[in-house]
Amino acid sequence: MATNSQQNSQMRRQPQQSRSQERVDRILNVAEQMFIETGYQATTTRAIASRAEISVGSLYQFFPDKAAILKALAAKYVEQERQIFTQLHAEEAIALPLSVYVERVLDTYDRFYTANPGYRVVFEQLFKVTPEVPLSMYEEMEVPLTVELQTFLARRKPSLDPAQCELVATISVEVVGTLQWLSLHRDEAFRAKVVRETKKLISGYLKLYLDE
Amino acid sequence: MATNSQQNSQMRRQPQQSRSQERVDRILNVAEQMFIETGYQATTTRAIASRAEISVGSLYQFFPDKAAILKALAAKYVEQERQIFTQLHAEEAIALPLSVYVERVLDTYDRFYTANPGYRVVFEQLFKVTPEVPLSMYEEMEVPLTVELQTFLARRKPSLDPAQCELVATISVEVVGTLQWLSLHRDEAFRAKVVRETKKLISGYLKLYLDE
Amino acid sequence: MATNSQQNSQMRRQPQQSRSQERVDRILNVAEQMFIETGYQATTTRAIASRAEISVGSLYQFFPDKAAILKALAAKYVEQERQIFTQLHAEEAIALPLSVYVERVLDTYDRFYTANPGYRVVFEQLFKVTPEVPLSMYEEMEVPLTVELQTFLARRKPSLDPAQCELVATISVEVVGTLQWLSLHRDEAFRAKVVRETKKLISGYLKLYLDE
Amino acid sequence: MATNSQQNSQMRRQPQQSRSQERVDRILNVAEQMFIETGYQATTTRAIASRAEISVGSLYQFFPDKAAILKALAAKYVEQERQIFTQLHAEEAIALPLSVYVERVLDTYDRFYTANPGYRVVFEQLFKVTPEVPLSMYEEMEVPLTVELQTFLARRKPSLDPAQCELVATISVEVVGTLQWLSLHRDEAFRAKVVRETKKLISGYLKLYLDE
DNA sequence: TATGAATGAGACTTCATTCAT
DNA sequence: GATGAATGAAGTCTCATTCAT
Repeated sequence: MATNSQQNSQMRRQPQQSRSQERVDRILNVAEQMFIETGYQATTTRAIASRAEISVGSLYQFFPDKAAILKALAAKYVEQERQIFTQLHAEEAIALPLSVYVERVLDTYDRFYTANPGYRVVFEQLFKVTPEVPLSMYEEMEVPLTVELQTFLARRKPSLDPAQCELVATISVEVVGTLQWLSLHRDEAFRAKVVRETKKLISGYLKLYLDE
Repeated sequence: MATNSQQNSQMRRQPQQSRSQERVDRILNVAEQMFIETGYQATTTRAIASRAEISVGSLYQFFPDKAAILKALAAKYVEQERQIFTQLHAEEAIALPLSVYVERVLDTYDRFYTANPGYRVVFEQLFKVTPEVPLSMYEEMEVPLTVELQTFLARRKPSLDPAQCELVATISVEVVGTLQWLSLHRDEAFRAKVVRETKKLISGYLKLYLDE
Repeated sequence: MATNSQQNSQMRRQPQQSRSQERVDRILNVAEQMFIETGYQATTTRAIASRAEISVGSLYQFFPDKAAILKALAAKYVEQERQIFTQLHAEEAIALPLSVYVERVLDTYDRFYTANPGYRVVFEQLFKVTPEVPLSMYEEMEVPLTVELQTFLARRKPSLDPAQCELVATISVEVVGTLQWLSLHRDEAFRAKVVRETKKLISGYLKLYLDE
Repeated sequence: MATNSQQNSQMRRQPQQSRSQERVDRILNVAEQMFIETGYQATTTRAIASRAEISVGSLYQFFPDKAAILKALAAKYVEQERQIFTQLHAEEAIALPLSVYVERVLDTYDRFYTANPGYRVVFEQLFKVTPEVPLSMYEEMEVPLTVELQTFLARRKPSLDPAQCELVATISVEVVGTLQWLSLHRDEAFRAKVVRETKKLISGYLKLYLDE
């Protein structure tokens, strides 16, 4: 669950030794967990440090401030998303039966979300905490799945209004995200069931636009 | 938008005079708005009081602490939900065509959400702020729409596994809630489009369980 | 030693009741004292509050941050200086014998400095703490005495190079300030002696430019 | 600008190798510069180390704590002062015309100050940082020039009250120091002008006690 | 009853200093 | 000996809450 390729400009010091890398990972994991459990604001830097079994000072050696942890997590997610979703953009997707396509997309998404459970909280906060630069980041985040779907729809049914494609894609992505989130704190069995339902839900929805 | 029937035990003093009632309403409305805009934590009691044009002291005369405002809002939502959804439980619903039923439910829901835009933020926070008592409240909240749907499904197709009914209802409610939230900050036109899509989405989903 | 006419924009809230005014004065007096004793940086806001027998919170109710106390003191000095030095600008000064003039100026200055012992430390720090706006304030501060002297010299001996007048005035003011500072922590007797010497020193110096 | 004869007890380890000596010198020079620029408190040990191109650890190998750097600088100044001012104590000084004597003293002082620009900041801080031991050091510092002057006065005019001699000497030294400091951040031309004025100022002052 | 000044616990962050490598 | 990551006490400031007026 740790990230090796932190080319992360949010960080004060690039950890080069494995011990530091491990610390950074521990901070990020702990923070992710606590942000999910308690929310960003309610999670104190002290608490993060202590749960990561380091001192506050050490935390601040890697991250200039609390928000930087958020940004680092976001960056990690962007990176992960890129990696995980890359495979989906194969040309042949357009030829797949809808249900297979949806199956594939949602399994990918499930994998991504399982590996990055903080995704939602982090981006929700990022939005509030930084009105500044990371627009690019939001775009990067929103893009992958939404665009993937949008493109898929447009190709499968070129007659569809692009605006409509966008709406459908947006809604689908939002729904998928929520349902993943819904099952975040629940057991594996429930999660599996939700994923199955999500597939049905989305398949059914997209069929409305593609099959007739 | 104000509530008359505050039988709310969260409040320090039952406002009996209209001036107090009006103040409480103003506090709740202001708080709801600010919680949506800035989030619960970032909204200070001082800011609420000042925007409600009263003093902090007065605010604390009605609410023992900040969380009580949250709880009062939640209670207001529960109450509103009960009122708004009551009409749905008419017996004849079972006889309606699915699409008409969904249409009716979602319009109701839309009305509810429009009138209580803070619903989501409030319950999200309530969950964090009070691990204590309000389980009952969550249940009360979840109940109306979820149970409505669950009951509807069970009646329309008695052969369905009750657990499955619950899952489908839960997912539907979650999805509807999210999509309402998605359109909260957008313009009327977008909101209408989202509602329309939501109807299609849910109709399609429920059909999977009812039509065959 | 307290100031009544705080029209001070550094302050968060204009104290209107006498109790508040008294608090502000106490803060300023305590801070002035501690800045002199320990320096600005080493003086903590907590320490100021505690010595002023109020809570930190109260301190921050009047001053947005630590630097604001510095600025408020500076503003107080500017105001005091203006008041105290006004009388010096009488036209007839030019006609006075040099020694009488110097006597008068230095007595005034002594009075000012005795009433505002923090003058030096405060402006020294202000310079570092705020590269921002208060240039006007510096000018206001430096002006009174320096300009007074400069004008005096130019009038008494119009043949003097203005640049030279400025230099002489600057040096004189600097010297006077330092010697006041030198005697700040010493007893009354020493202070009186220093003042007497300062008069001789400055008289002698100015005579070099005026008597021939 | 480096000191060779550090017999300085403030230092943890007597650097015997030239490399260490060079490091210590670099630290002191860098620290002096930064203390002047930013002040003692605002200058971090880390910053000193990094600007001296060594590690913090190394810095702490030579100096037990931050204050020790201050003390070492002070010691360096004492040493320098002793060296530079030694020549002034030649017997014949008493026979010189006052103006020549002042000229000589102030040129010496100018040289000293130019070589040790941190003198003022350092001793100002030393005063605050260590209420403990270094009284001796203050005395040592004050001694050279003050005593020189005091002795000179007493010899030239034995009838003068010794206390008065001391006062005059103290004031003169203070004034000279301040004016040097005043010109520290200014250009060469200004500095020269200030030195010239200082000579006039001091000559005039001393004449009051010697010429009649 | 209404007000808002006062309180102080606690949040974020820095930096002198140590110590394992 | 040299390095710089790690530590944590301490500083500044905020904000929920109380209470005198």
